[in-house]
Amino acid sequence: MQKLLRMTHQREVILDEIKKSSTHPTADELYERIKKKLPRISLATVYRNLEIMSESGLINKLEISGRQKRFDWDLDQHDHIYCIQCHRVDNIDLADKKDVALPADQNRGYKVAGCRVEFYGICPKCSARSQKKQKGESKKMACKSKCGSKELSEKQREILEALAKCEDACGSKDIAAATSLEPKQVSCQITALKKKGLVDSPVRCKYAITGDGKDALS
Amino acid sequence: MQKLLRMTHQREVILDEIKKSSTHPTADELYERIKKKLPRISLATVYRNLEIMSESGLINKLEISGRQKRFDWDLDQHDHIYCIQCHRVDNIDLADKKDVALPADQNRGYKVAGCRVEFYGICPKCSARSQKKQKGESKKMACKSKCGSKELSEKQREILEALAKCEDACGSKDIAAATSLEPKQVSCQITALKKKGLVDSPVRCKYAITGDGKDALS
DNA sequence: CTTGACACGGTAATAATTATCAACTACTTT
DNA sequence: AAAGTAGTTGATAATTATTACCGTGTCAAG
Ligand SMILES: [Mn+2]
Ligand SMILES: [Mn+2]
Ligand SMILES: [Zn+2]
Ligand SMILES: [Zn+2]
Repeated sequence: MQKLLRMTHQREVILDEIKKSSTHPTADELYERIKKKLPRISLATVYRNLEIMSESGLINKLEISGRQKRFDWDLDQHDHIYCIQCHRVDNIDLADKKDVALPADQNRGYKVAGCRVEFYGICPKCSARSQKKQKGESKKMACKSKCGSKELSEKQREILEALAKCEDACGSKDIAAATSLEPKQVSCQITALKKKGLVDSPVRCKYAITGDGKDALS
Repeated sequence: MQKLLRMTHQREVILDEIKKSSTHPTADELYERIKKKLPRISLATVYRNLEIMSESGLINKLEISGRQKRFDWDLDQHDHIYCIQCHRVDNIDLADKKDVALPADQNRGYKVAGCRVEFYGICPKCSARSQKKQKGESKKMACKSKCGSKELSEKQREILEALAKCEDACGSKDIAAATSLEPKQVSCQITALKKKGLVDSPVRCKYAITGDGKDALS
């Protein structure tokens, strides 16, 4: 019953890779790096062993609010700050952490096992980046990876190509005629394209392709 | 461009349902409750509107460490404690929260946007429950819903049925003979069944079906 | 009455993780 | 040494939570 765990070659390499990283890597980041040393390793093995090693106290598993788990070789008690834009995670040493301890009369009957303090904000690199690119205001960037990207559906590409051929702004009816799509479908897709910044509306109800839109076609 | 949001019937019902709940519900919990009033509503609509309403400040979105998002009608600043067993979330009022503020020289260049304090432990109900059921020690219960359940694969069921017919404990070779499975496969599956508590090993290398195992077959 | 912005329901797709399983490896016990 | 067995692996399927897509519907303004 004593569940002894073997230190296999895979585990050694995984542990090694964590120990040499300062960035609190995710499972798939580790997998990408480890593949260079063990090309035949499976992603499942990486996940499996990260779980086992964190359970047995060899490494630390970080569960940052609502996103990918990250792993930390540093077993000493410390807290973290993460970037809400690029999701990078850095260490924070909180001197007066003990003040955060929960008064016994406040615990609502819970047996308190621990406390996590998490700061969030914008990391230096992302601050620098957003200085340059001030224009794309992007009210809603809460979506994942590809969502905000310039990937086009079939219909969107068709519409965009039609717009690219126009001299100047034209209405959705013109586009519908040029593309053999229904007017309703066109307006639906135009909305999506505007959100992506690939078309804009210089005059009400008239649309034109933007620079970004032309780039997206190539 | 002013992005006015309509108060549709769906939104009213969703908002209403959040306001009357004290448990920080998840999107799908809300969906289940709302379906009783609006049977035709789509889960996507619930997700969509929870996102929109939290963005526009009507409700609060909680991102508790590495799991489902929860929603809170209480817009005042407060923190939370969650149960690591049943994932329930309760409010915590932290008087000296200001002490947690990050000293400017510690921020590693981040523009700090906020701080979350999260307690975790075992809620009163789960404590009470684990008093009664002391035996199932379950070292590894980190897996989700069905994982620890009694669901059987084809082969596992076959093995279990063979074991049920035996008077007393028998070795994996006997089982292999009785089931037309390879001995190796048998030992592989026995391990899984032991983990689920459906078989046990009264003597080394001999296996027998447990009470739970018999239940699982019916 | 059109038009277009916003919204909806249904469903497909995605991302991260976990489960399943046959094959393999390395200890233990005979 | 042979056999038996616990632990491990790689490949792949499955699951969970969430988001994207799309055709259609609604409503308010011109
Ligand atoms: Mn750290
Ligand atoms: Mn709350
Ligand atoms: Zn960043
Ligand atoms: Zn609980």
